[in-house]
Amino acid sequence: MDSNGNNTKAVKRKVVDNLVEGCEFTTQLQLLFSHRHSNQHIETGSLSSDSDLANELISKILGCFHKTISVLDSFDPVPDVSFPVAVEGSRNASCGDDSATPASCNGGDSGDSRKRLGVGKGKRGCYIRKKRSHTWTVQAKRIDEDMYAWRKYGQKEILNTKFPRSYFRCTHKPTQGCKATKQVQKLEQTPEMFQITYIGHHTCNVSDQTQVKTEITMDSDNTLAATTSHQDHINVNVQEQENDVSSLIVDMVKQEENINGDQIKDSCEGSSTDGNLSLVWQDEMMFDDYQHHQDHHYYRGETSTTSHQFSFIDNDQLSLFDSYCPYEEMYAR
DNA sequence: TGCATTTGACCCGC
DNA sequence: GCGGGTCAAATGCA
Repeated sequence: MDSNGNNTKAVKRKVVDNLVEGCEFTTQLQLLFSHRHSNQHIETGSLSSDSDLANELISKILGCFHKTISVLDSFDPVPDVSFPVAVEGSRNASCGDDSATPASCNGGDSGDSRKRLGVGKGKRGCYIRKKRSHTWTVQAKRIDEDMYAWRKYGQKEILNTKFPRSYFRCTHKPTQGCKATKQVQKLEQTPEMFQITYIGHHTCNVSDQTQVKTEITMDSDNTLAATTSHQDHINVNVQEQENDVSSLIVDMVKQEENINGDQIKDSCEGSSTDGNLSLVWQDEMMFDDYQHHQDHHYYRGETSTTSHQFSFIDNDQLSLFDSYCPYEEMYAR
């Protein structure tokens, strides 16, 4: 590729990085704001119009971020070779869920692993583990602080830790291909606190999230149990959280590993070079978004537009924009 | 009966 | 080879 092309890519990458960073900061702001919002709701019994307006503005800002990122991605959706997984840009190229899976793993996972076809008993665990995409960690007294619906898919004893780690994925993975997962583990020093590691972004339409919410509790044996509850219960949760919300420590995101290659280093340097603890998105974002397009496209069954990028970009934009307006719905009722 | 959770098995990355 | 992450059959629950 010529130098102009490389420059363009580098510039685009930095733009996307900055947008993603801004997006995430706004999301964090929305999260924090929503907690105060809910507290206010409880204390006053009503919502101020200022709060509604501010929340709406946050949602609009997020929508702008996502739309811009999507448009940028649409011009060059094929990721760089530095990305660790298959880059065919087609779900057909992989059969894993979050990850590409070798051709030997047949079945073309459409989301719910239980529905996977052609994977025999001996094929359990047939997947290529994706290197961690953008992750961030929070510590909280409750693990259902976020508004998303999660489904537990595993639990594991971790070496040198007192409490097991629980694995959750988005409830909408089977239907919308949402790749978001989170890991929850009790802190040894402060067992009343949880360390929650979020991995990946939600690509599902969060309007559904307002209808269903996963309430997660700790069993007597220190294992995490999750039950699905509905809107009526959310207010109860909010009340329960009244004293806990302030405990939400947005640890501000320790991006861990995953600095693969110079390009990613470059983007990281571009997005957070100062000493402040801040978000450091990994460069897989662009690839993930591209996969998201594919996922949306695939799961929506819109086979007639397979070769038209803008078709699913439109879908994604719509989805992303909608997905970041959960709180008005949740609390304005 | 359908959906969510549990839990042992399996596989990958380090 | 080990530890961690995911799968998927078994099980539980509404």
